[in-house]
Amino acid sequence: MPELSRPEPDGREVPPDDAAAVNALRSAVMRLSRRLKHQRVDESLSPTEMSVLGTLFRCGHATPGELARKEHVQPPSMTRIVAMLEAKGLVRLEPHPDDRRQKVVTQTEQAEAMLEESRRKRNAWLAELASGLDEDEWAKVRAAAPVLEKLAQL
Amino acid sequence: MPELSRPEPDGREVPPDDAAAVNALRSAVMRLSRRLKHQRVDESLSPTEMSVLGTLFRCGHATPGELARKEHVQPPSMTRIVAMLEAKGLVRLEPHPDDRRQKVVTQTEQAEAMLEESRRKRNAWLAELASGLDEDEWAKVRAAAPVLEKLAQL
DNA sequence: CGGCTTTCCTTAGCTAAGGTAATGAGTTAG
DNA sequence: CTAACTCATTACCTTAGCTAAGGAAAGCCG
Repeated sequence: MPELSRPEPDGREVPPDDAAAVNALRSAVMRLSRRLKHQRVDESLSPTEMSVLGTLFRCGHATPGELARKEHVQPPSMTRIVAMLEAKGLVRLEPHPDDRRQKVVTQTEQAEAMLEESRRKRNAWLAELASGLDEDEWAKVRAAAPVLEKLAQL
Repeated sequence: MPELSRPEPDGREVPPDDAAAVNALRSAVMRLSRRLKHQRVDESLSPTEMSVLGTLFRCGHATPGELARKEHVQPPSMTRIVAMLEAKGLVRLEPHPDDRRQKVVTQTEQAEAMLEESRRKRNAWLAELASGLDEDEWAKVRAAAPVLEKLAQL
């Protein structure tokens, strides 16, 4: 814990400020995730499936194993998720060019359209939720969002 | 994200920057929640049970219905959660003074001790995770944590 | 080349943590 | 005083993850 514990080279406790932040963060993440579950754009698409599509959108393509690692899910779970997405026509599975054990997952045009639609609905939801925040609070969230994303995949 | 830059019905404008923030936030929350699930401090306590204890810590006491609303969980689920916590001696159930349908849930001293212990362990875990963040990034997370908590209960 | 070991995806079976529908007791309104 | 509503609960079901075990391809080493 190099950076975080920088002020405590002697193994001192984490500052109380950070402890409060951890508590708040953990609690907020758990509750928000529960609400996001219900706020699914397509009733037939789970949050993790959405997240996979998002990852695919950023990376272009990936193997099931890579996706499992990125989503912090075990390979068998990713197999099922990818199978679901394929059945719904949101994703295409092709053989890996170099390694016949692996497969390559790519999103379809349909998936892209769906992502766009989803983005719209999410923003509507968020806008309503965020109406309870003042400009300053929202600025803090905006600043932290990319960092949280980084944190999630560390 | 064309929809985003258009003025909202009430005249407020959502900058395109927010679209990226929403995406990052949603994705990060889902992934973090998954990891938090596995990183439970006490093996015998689910994340939601932890969250309920946290709420109880802040509010002092509450009825099962109130807790269900705060945690965004259905009443039957909260019944089960509270029963678990009671079985583990972390919570006490008493009859409501005015309304004999309701019950009042309060945390025991044992719960308080456990929260303290849990806080310590969580900090260790977080510190390790946060070793990938620089001081500036961590400051952003710390600033946003309370806001996220507010957001989660709006 | 021929045989281990490892890696990747998959199948099968399990569990945990939530949800819905229906019940029963207590309260409030008409 | 009955009718309607609310709170907690019970019973049952669904979902989304897991582990364990497998089969096929690739890599290694004699």
